[in-house]
Amino acid sequence: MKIATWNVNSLKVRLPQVTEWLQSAQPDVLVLQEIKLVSEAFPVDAFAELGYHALASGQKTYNGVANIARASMHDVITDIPGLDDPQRRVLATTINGIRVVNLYVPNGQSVGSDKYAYKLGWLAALRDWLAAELAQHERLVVLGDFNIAPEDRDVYDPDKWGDDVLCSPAERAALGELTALGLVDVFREFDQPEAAYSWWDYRAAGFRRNAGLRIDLILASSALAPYCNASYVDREPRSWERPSDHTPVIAEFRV
DNA sequence: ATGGTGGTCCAACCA
Repeated sequence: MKIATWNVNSLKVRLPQVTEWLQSAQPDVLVLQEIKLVSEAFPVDAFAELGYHALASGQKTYNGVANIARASMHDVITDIPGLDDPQRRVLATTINGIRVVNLYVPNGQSVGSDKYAYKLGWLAALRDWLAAELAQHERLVVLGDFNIAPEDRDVYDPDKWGDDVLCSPAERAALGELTALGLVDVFREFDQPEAAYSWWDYRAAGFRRNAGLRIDLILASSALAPYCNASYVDREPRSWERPSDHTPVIAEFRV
């Protein structure tokens, strides 16, 4: 199973790029974030033409997630239990016996802001829910835009970023609580190029300078992680005309 | 030290 995550920053704008990438990369599963569409407006037909099933949990203007898969999907969850949240940031589906949890973690704006508090509360509720999901699904992958750079080596200039949002100790501790459940950041299970990132700010020519962060992650349960063959970033779509500010991250499992 | 860009949708918010 080849599985990928991509924050597309508007599927209306990026649909041609997503279909182009699907045809060249041929993943079995692709999960999208920031589709910025209501669920009813999701272009199911465009994916059906390419042989993919699609499910979306969207809203107007902001957020929104979708799962696209060769196989059919079932046991759909769109909300973290116990968290009353109108923002569409979660889509869990079971695909060929693998539990796939697609996340668009809140950005958090700045340390100490209301949005930062929302992010930390969201991550605490996520942790409890994932513990329950792991108890039910031995083979589970949780992937998406985490809006957290796990370590300084995931940041182009850690001294400049310091403890700012996306890198703050509390956010990294919240991510640590997820890995403490047995979830493995599979990207770090393999040799990687120096300065491998998944997001580059549109501003200040971030991509040209490789001034990026690795904030798009693929975590696999301890039962599934040993079956991971490879994990890597595909920088190419970030170099295309009118790109998303994120690029796809991929993991391949021999299951 | 500040502001830069881009998406949504046309003023202001979000990232």
